[in-house]
Amino acid sequence: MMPELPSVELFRRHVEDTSLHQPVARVDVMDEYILDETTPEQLEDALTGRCFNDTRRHGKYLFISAGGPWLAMHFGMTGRPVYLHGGDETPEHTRLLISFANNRRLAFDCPRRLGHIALTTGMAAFIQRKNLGPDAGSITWEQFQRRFQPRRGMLKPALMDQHAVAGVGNIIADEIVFQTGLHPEATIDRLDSAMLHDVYRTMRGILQTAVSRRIAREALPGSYLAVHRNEGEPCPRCGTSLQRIRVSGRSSYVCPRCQEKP
DNA sequence: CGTGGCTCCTGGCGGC
DNA sequence: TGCCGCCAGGAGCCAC
Repeated sequence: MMPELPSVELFRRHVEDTSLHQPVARVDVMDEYILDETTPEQLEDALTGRCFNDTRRHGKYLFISAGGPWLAMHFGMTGRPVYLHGGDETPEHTRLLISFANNRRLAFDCPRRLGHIALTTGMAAFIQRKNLGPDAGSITWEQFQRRFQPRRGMLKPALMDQHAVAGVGNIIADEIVFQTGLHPEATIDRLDSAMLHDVYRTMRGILQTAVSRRIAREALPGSYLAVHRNEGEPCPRCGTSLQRIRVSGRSSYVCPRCQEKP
């Protein structure tokens, strides 16, 4: 349910725990559409015979090292990596299938085809080319302040701007503004430094909680807005009916009482 | 620079 | 049952 950076971190751990140190026997691209600036031939040449040996995450991107070349995976709204044992059936919407010499496979399952996979020689260069901001899970207050202080637009779209900070999506952005007691349409230039720091601190706390809860397979705290993301459901803080509004083209759930419209 | 609107894509759901 | 519009955890592009 809680997606975005926490899901990708979970995906990373899944790949890290299952897919390293096994020679790649073959690479099947079922759907070229999801390839980003690469071809099935290039992927096959780069990976066949090699072993994955490291995984990293930056924002919503998962990087998998093949000891030289790196895969960069983005999961769109519905993608996920799935490690399969011998008899396991490949997921219905597998777009890329990497088969290992030990008869196991790593599938890139992506029903809506909004995810993509790139091949790169290095993470840093890739991040720079995509102009991604610092990872939301490790950005420092100084970095955050430097990037957000000068902005003039609305808070929520800024939090979701991957060029500003990488990893926050629609649900977490809603959660951040809710827990900070701000409206998603609050403008950044009207926040004082203490309030901006509160946004930063809240963001870090939510990401940490979401990652640790998902790994422990526990639910998010009931005090979280994300748990009550339905129009008309009571606000977990004050009981007022939640509203669904549209902010910069995306659905936002807000408590009209706790989050005063600017 | 910021924003609104459009695009890409597929699947699920509710309404008629 | 079928069809239709709307919705969904993402993001790029373009016009203003």
